[in-house]
Amino acid sequence: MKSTDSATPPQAEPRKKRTRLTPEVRRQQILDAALAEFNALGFTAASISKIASRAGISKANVYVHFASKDDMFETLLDQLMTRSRTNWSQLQDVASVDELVERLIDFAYGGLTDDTIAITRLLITEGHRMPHLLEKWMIGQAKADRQALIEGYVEKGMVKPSPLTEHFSFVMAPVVYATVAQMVLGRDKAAGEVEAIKETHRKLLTLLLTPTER
Amino acid sequence: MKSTDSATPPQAEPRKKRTRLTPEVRRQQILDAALAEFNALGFTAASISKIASRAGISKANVYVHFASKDDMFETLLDQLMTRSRTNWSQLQDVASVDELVERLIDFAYGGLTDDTIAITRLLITEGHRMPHLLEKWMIGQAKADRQALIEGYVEKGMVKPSPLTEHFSFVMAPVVYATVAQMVLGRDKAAGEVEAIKETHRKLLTLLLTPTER
Amino acid sequence: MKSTDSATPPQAEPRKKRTRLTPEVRRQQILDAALAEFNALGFTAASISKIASRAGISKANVYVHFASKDDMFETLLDQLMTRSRTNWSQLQDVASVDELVERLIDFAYGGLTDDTIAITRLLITEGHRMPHLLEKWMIGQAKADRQALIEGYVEKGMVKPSPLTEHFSFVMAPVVYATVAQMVLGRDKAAGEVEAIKETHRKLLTLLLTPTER
Amino acid sequence: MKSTDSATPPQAEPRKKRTRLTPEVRRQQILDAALAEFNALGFTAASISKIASRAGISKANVYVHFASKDDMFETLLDQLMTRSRTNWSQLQDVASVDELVERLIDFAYGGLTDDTIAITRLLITEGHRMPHLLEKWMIGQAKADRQALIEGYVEKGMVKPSPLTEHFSFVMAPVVYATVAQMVLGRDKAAGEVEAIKETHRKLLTLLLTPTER
DNA sequence: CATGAATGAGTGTTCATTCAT
DNA sequence: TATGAATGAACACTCATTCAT
Repeated sequence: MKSTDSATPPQAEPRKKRTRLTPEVRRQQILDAALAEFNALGFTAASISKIASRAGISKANVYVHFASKDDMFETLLDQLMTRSRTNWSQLQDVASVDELVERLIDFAYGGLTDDTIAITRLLITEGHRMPHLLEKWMIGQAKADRQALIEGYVEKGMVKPSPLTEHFSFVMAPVVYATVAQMVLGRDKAAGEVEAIKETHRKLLTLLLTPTER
Repeated sequence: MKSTDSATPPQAEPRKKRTRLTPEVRRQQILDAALAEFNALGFTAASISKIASRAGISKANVYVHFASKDDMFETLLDQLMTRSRTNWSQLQDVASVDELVERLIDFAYGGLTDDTIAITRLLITEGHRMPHLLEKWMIGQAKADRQALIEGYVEKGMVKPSPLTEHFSFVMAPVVYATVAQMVLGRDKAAGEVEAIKETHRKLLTLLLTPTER
Repeated sequence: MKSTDSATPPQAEPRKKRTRLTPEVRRQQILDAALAEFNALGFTAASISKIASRAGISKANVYVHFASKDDMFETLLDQLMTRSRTNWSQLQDVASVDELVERLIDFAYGGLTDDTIAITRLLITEGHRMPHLLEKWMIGQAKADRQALIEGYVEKGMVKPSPLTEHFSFVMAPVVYATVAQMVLGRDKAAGEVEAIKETHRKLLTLLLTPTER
Repeated sequence: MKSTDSATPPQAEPRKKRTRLTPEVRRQQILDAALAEFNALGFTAASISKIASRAGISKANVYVHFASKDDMFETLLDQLMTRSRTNWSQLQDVASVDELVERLIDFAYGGLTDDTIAITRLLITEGHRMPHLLEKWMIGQAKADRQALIEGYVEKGMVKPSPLTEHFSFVMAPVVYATVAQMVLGRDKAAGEVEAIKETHRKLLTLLLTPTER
């Protein structure tokens, strides 16, 4: 609509350069833009148009890198999930219950970043679009790994057996609660509640996991 | 959710009868259809068109009963929240920790109906549309009431004080976790995990709240 | 720029080619179609759908070139008004009353083209949408210019002073009358009346402007 | 234009009584409301809904009295035209040119009421909907009558023959011009121009019709 | 790789009109 | 006569996607 100056195609427009980037870089630019839009508006309400302009490229170019909106979404979710997969291995070699609890609380609540909130929200709101991703995330190997980890400590006698150690994925429940609070209320309004949850969680874990002195 | 299909009159479709109902009945039919659609697709992706046809009426008729999609949504959410307000008063007069835990677990997990799941999902995905409803639901008087309740029992000596009784809204964390699981995985796939969570929750509550024998 | 095949395509509808034109050309095609529709039906009754199909493009494409129906209308009216601004300067250097009258009548009634009719109709029916355009067209500099012109001739003694020369915009009244007649009755039905008006106008102007012999 | 609001408060609306009126009265109430709406918005943009509520009745009741929107419009226009048919008979028995001009100017410009503006606007904007009405209004018997009237005075020697008397419908041109001005600019903004037109018209008529003294 | 022009399908919403009461 | 509920058809507008360059 604007460029009426048809005389000089290659030059004359300082603003919009046709920059050619490697596919990987462009893809990532698009995914970053997509995360922002999807997170703010949800899958349906987010528009390719805004994602493209947020990424600084044309709408059509999006389709050079992704087959469809769905494809883009799936790629994004997969990437996010991989990236934010909690590093349970940190819990592998701890010497005491106190250290275990400390590390657990730290990384669980430290992981409450905007990105994690974003991915959780997307899983909840749009997860039905890609059931296979859901399964990978919620159930699956990770869960079994965690269970094995804690049972190892129980056998070693470092951790007291309890209903909690028997179904250890329960340990993440308060984190999910905090996540939902933050998701619904917003970071600032939820801050107080999240902090209280975290402290309560820490105390209860210590209480429950510490072997009873005899 | 799909039970609407079987709910439709057994008569075949070719007949287009113009059924005339009272506003209250029609409104409720529309709200029921709207709940199903909003819940399955979210606010934006749900279409008036499908809501109307699910309710068995014309699209235009929707606008006879609601001013807009937003109006419909607000009415729906308000109704759902009023309907599903949990009845904590059941916990008022219990004689023992066991009874307290029993009732708590029963109504908390018994409340995991499709309706509750639906309202929670809508709050999470579309709550930003109506901040005032959010506050009413998440924070507010209800929370203070629960805290007062448990502290009463602690003072009576019926319940052992612990980090949990100090911040009692923590008690709902596993329920939220179960809700999210059910929301994301679907009723059937989540059933096992929900049951495990419920049992673990019951055991841990008993463990934590029962006064230590001396 | 390559010459666009502006002639009507030899083949009719079955072929759906996606013709790609420069924005300027498409915009003008749309405006032409819009003029026809607005003129025939008025702003409200004209539909983007019909404008699009008259222009031979899809409805959506209209919105590639115009932001809204209002935008399209404003652009159209502005263009029409610029295009049809009457050229009063032709009256600047005439030698006699007869020549003045001749030229005045010629261009005033010669200007009764379909375009002029169209713009006048749009101004009347939809002018309230754009008050600023109205003022530009009806009142404003043009009027003062005309008055100055005739007073120059009066001072030179070429034209006899009369109530008409004192309020010279009056001279356009019969043209407006003819315009309205044509607008309401249609070109063909109004032809006779317009011709009669024109001749009467010519005679009366000669009569009124020619200085009295002594 | 908006004066209609204050001009016709049909009834106070505290109680919705189901008042039963004679068909004639109801019809007229509807037509009054319709005039206001059609005049303010044009045929297409005017809605039965608003016409009905302005008339203080239900939408459906409109269809008890009129077959369709078109029917309503036609009835309205017909009525308006009959009502506002200028009373040329007042010019039948005048004794002098001055009296003739005086009466002519008085009733022509005195007829520039809101109603007349309304009908003219509707004829221009929506006249194409009912061509037969147009013919009745613009051409037809009235025109011949006027011509006969002025020729009578010419024969009597009271009025000087001129191009104007030969095509006397020309005499209404300035009035049409004034009407259009008022229509487009609004009553207030056009007031100055209308007054100037009227006075110029009066002077020119006197000038043209008064027999030359010998 | 990149894009602007183009489009089919769909959106929420309005409206003249009909029907059952 | 009068009405509120109901609807088909249309509206302006948007969007994910495609195509020619």
